[in-house]
Amino acid sequence: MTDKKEQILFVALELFANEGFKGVPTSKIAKQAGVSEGLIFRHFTNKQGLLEAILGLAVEKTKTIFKPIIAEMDPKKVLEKTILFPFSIKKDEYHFWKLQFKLKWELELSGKEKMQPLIDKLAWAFRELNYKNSEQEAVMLNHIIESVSGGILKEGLETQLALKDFLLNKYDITPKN
Amino acid sequence: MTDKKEQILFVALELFANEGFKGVPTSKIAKQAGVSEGLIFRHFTNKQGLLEAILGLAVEKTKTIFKPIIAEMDPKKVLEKTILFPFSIKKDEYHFWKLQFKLKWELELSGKEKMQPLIDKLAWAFRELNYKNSEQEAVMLNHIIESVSGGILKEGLETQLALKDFLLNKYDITPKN
DNA sequence: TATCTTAGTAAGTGAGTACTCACTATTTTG
DNA sequence: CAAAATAGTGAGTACTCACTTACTAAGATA
Repeated sequence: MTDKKEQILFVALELFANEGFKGVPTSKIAKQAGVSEGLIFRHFTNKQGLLEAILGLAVEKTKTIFKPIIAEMDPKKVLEKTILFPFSIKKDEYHFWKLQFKLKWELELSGKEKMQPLIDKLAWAFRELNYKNSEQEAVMLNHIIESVSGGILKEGLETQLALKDFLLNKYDITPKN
Repeated sequence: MTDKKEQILFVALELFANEGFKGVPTSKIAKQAGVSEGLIFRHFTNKQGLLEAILGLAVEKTKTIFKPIIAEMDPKKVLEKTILFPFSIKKDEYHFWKLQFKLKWELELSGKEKMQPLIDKLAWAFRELNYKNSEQEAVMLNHIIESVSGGILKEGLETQLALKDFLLNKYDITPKN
């Protein structure tokens, strides 16, 4: 992976995340990446190819981000980490997540498969904790996390912060246990 | 409001909802509405103006749709109607809601204000029912409803149907009470 | 070192796009 | 009914955009 190719991916991720796929011309990506426009097409064939290259990296990235939750063996900790997740999105993951949400609506990509391992783990945790309907509990918590994440990405962390302690409390999680 | 003007609004709503604002050329709207392209600009000045005309109608439409919930005076019924809402989106409201969700991400419109009356009503209902933190309960349920609605609009009613009874049960609502 | 492949550029190109303009048809109104 | 306003058309126009092409520069390899 050459420097310029990497720079194209980096800039395209940021621009797509902020202005959408259709909203960003390849000329703008090229200019901001300090690269000739033609180079984008040499490396990625077409604009769609550039997006797919970014999305290809995204699959691995999602796995990495969720690994600490999936690997967790204490069911309460699974819930805690899941609830805390939206409130701890790092600066460098920010564009990444925003792009996922944007594309879900712009190009109607489900992105469901990417969340399935998390839902399965949550279902396991609820089962361990003797919740009645562990499967639906997992789906519901996932809905909450998704909507809260969306709120944070669109309107900022502050707007959702009040929910953090409420949710931890709701799921009976005592911080520092 | 002339027939052709109405037809433009009708077609534009459908196309914007399915393909996004930037994804639909005015030429396509005109053709599908059986109208000359120039007429769009006579009536709405520019493409953005067409969108704003649609969004203007949307404010009223949202009020109408939520009126039965806002007017409800039995707190349990408020919860029931809110939970049932995503599962009872009508065919003719379908494009309308899809556009709201799409634009939230494509043009970063918050659409938050439109939901505030519902959240306030939910907070009232939870207070009446002696929930500890009625305000946050309302915000959380709103998150669930929003994410479930999104799921239905993107992936179909069936994919979310299992949650319906689960949620009714969760909030202690016995159907036909 | 000569050759082959890959990285990179600058200047197109043609299709599409939002919008305009000059004009005609249809209503509205004094 | 005359005139003024409004509805509607269809052929432009200026510009943007994804993509191409013809070319040079730089590494890798035999």
